[in-house]
Amino acid sequence: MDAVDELLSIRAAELYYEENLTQEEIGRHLQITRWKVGRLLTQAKEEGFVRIEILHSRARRPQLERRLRDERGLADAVVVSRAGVRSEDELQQRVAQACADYLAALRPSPAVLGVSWGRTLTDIAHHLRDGWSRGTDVVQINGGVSMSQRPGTAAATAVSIAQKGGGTAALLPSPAILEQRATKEAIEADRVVARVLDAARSANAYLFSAGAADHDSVHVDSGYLTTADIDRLVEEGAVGDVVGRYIDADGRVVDAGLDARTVGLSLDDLRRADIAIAAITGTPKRAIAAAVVASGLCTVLVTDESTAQHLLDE
Amino acid sequence: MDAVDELLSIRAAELYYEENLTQEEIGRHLQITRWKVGRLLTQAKEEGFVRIEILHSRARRPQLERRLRDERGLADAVVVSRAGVRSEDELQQRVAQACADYLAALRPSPAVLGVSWGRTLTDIAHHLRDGWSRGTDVVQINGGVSMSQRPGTAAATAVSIAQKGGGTAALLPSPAILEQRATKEAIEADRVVARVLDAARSANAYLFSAGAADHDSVHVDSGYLTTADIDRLVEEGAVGDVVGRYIDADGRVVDAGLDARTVGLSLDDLRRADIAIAAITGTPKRAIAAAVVASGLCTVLVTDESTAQHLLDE
DNA sequence: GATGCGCGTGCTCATCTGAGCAAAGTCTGT
DNA sequence: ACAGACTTTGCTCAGATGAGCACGCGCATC
Repeated sequence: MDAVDELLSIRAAELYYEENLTQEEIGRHLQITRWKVGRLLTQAKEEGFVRIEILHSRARRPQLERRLRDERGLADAVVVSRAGVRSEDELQQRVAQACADYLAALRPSPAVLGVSWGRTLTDIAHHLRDGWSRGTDVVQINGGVSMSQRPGTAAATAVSIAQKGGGTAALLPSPAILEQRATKEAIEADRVVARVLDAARSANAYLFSAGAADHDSVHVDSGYLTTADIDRLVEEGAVGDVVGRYIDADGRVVDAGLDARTVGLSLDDLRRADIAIAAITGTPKRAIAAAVVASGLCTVLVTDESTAQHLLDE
Repeated sequence: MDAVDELLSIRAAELYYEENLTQEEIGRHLQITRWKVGRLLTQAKEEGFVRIEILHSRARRPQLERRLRDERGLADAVVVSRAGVRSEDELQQRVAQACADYLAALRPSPAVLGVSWGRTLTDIAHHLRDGWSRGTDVVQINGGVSMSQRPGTAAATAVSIAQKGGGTAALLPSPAILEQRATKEAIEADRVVARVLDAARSANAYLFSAGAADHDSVHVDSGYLTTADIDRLVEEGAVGDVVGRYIDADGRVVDAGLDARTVGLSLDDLRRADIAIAAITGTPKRAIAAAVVASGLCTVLVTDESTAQHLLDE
């Protein structure tokens, strides 16, 4: 496109999109035929001079969603738009809202839903509307008698999702990670725990997030791991955790010993699921998001457009 | 619009603008008729959910231009878009470019063009292309034997505009402001100076910028005024200067004594002009821009969209 | 319970728009 | 200078779209 046409295409785009003239009117205005106007508008779009954004907290990016499905083998993807987002927190809320919307729109609604816990899950529970399902029982899928500053959030999350969905909540009364493998095996052998785990394994769908392998991890906050533990895991290739299990970029468990002390569903349990919804957003979680998607840990990914773009660039 | 329609309108807008589906395809997708889709899209636009921006250094805002013409009585207005602008300097360059474009597109090209000098004028001269006119003589309209760090820029600006326009430049060999009124009158009586001023008064068009009344003023830089002078002028209501003459918000000369020591066309000379093009941009110049427009000092304003918006908000 | 009003819906029709095509124009190398 | 390749232009035509209209439903009022 030469310089004259470039300028003309800008003028045409202004008159078309801002002044709402028809192509014929623009042609009269710029002394060109309406066909030329049409071509100039096409060029302006192709050259990227025209940017169209949907400004709304529920706006999504269907293009990226389709590419994630097609190029990354996901059954479904939800990518929320960044347009107009002012803070990282606002983006997290958008992702949580989108995930809640997705869950509420699932048909059929899962009779049993397995959930993890954490900041993201709490947000999702918060954004679910009352009556989002007519009877969905919720089961925790990983240990979470929390030792963090805000005790009970893990339980509150599961209970809230269940209550709003007209179902019951089955909590996993166990720490996330135990100090001895034997203790972990003993706990899993406990009748109550074993029953919850069985229920978790038979859930119709799973909903979980993932954590980055850094010092801000909820496992450090909760006292299950030290920052030194994290450093060691990172050294061994860990990029983050899913349901408390640290994996590398290929989705493999990094530390088998640690994994054996972690209570809850195994990663392969998740991989066998028909519906496994992962909600992951934020720059620090890019690596773990990539690992989750690449290793088939989820069938559905809910994320933001930056993260999605990053996954597709790899 | 209820909540359901709001969400639907967002989905429809995504499919329409991002996925390029027809309204009928969208209807099939969302289980609604194509007429409903059309209405949802109209609503999405009305509610401001759809933002269309033209991203180009030469993009303008015809809406604001029209409003400036209609509501502020300008003969013409050029408002450059801020979309995609990263720095204040980039915006100034855009305005200068737009002003150069406007000048080059003037028909008939002015046989004699009166110009002021300063940062903005230098930029405009730089952006003019060789051969922008077939024979436009340039005359300086205010004093400008510069005492600033970069001597000769005032002259260089006029000469450059003339050379590129295939004409000659007539420089005003005088300081901008003199210390004694008598000296100013003596200089204006000088045969050379008087001839240039006569030529300036008979110019077919004028091109000038304006300065804010603050310590960064080019008059302070050049040594014609002290910061104390500026403070006093501001106290007396000055909002900025045009061709060296400080005016208040109503366009009245603030200090008659100072004005009488200032060499060049009077403000009323400018107000009588058929074509007076003012290029004014930047937050500090909002007040002077408003004064220039309100008091009829220019017939054509070239500015940026923030400044234009501000003028219209008053 | 009947009546009237307002709103949303689906339709007709005129207009707008993009794809495809042939003719005209432009550039290049010999 | 000219043939051939390529690009640009104006057109036909079918599909997409928006304005206007009539219908029917829900709601308030009498």
